[in-house]
Amino acid sequence: MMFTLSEENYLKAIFHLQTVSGKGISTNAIAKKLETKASSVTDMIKKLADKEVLTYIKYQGVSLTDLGRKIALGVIRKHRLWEVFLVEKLNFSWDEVHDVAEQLEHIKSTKLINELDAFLEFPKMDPHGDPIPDKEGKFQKIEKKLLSTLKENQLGVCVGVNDSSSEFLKYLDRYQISLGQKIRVVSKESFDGSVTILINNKEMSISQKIANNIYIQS
Amino acid sequence: MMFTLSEENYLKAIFHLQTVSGKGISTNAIAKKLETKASSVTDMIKKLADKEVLTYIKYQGVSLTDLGRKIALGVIRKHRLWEVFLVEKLNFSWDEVHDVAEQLEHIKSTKLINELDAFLEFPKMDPHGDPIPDKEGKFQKIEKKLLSTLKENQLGVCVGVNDSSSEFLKYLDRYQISLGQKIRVVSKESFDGSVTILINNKEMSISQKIANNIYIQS
DNA sequence: ATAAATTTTTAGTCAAGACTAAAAATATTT
DNA sequence: AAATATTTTTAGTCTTGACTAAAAATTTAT
Repeated sequence: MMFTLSEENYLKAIFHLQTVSGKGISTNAIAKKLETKASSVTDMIKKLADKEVLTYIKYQGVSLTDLGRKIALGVIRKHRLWEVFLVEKLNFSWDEVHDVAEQLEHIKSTKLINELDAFLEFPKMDPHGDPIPDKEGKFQKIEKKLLSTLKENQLGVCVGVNDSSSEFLKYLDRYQISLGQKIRVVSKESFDGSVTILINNKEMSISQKIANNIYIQS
Repeated sequence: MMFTLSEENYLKAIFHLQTVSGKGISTNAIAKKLETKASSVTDMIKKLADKEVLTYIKYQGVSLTDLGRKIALGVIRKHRLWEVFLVEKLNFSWDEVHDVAEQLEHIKSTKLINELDAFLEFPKMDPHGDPIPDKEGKFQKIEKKLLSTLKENQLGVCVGVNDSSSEFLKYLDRYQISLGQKIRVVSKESFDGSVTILINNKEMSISQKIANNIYIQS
């Protein structure tokens, strides 16, 4: 069974939504994620249900089948492997890879992706700290929590980001926040949720929104 | 100006047809090359003429503009660089690269292709001996002729193929014909155009069709 | 120079994937 | 339990790129 670029993008979006909120995924949530309209989503959902990659009950959102999950994981695997390739071999920075990987993830060739995996020496993480599924779709879930959940005076290491937009990643670059960076929470402001952190012996304040998009391992 | 996958394929096809037969390219020729129907070609031609990548006069075939040629060369550059990548880095053989490169050639990112070029150390030829255009679309034309044009007892080196189909390339592999291979013409059969050649001290006979798809430098 | 054959174009359809506007179903208030 | 608000679906339209069948133009043959 063959899937179009659009179908793959829907499956990927639904997979991501599903890992956040365990329940059935609403038409509106998918529309928002894919920046399209709810009516378009309804159309596509019907097609995907026919192809048995998701289950769909009118007015009740959708949920991926095992096949659907497998296909989504295949696309995610490709996306993340290409990101590693771009950063490690082609001098891309972590804020430049997303758009190109969005294109490359749809190239169809099992040999290509498995050889690429081997060429990169089977990386386990992409440049944003997200795990790369193996051929069978298995990947290791690492222990991580949002920087915003750390208490005052706790120390942690940045192991991932929750937003891979170029804008956010450039912000992190400016403040020397990268994967592996040690971060200590100095104080938290209950008024606006902002956090004062210590990085490389320098103190700085970051907004709650920023703190909500940085993953930490303590 | 942005071009769709289909538009790029039309431009590439027309470019290739144009390099063979200098004249205006007929609707039918394009249809044949792209395995589509003449009526579909007429439709697309109109769109491409509107975009000023080719000139078109009803009932008289088409011809690329400078812009059209530039875009075609860009796609060809990408196709051939990806082929080199697949063979040199990912263990593809020369008969496996075409279909994947047909997909990869449409990925849009100037940085990607120029970094890939650098990563591969600016190759001048793809795995089939075809020249790779540089950033500006320039490429070296190498002196080559068809094996079928060699006279009896002449010696040459295989420098390219005229058909990149997996089927043909596998045939060449079976008979140990690869780029750089020395080939001597022992005799030619005027009845069917077949050619007896000497490769690695072994004599063999190849059909005229085969001899018409191997490029030689003497 | 006509007739016949071929090529090219036009006209009308179709499928995929998106959209708008409106209707239907479900959820939330009061 | 209605009334209101929100979400979801339906119905109908649009664009892209392809198709078939038929008409028009051009070539080739007699």
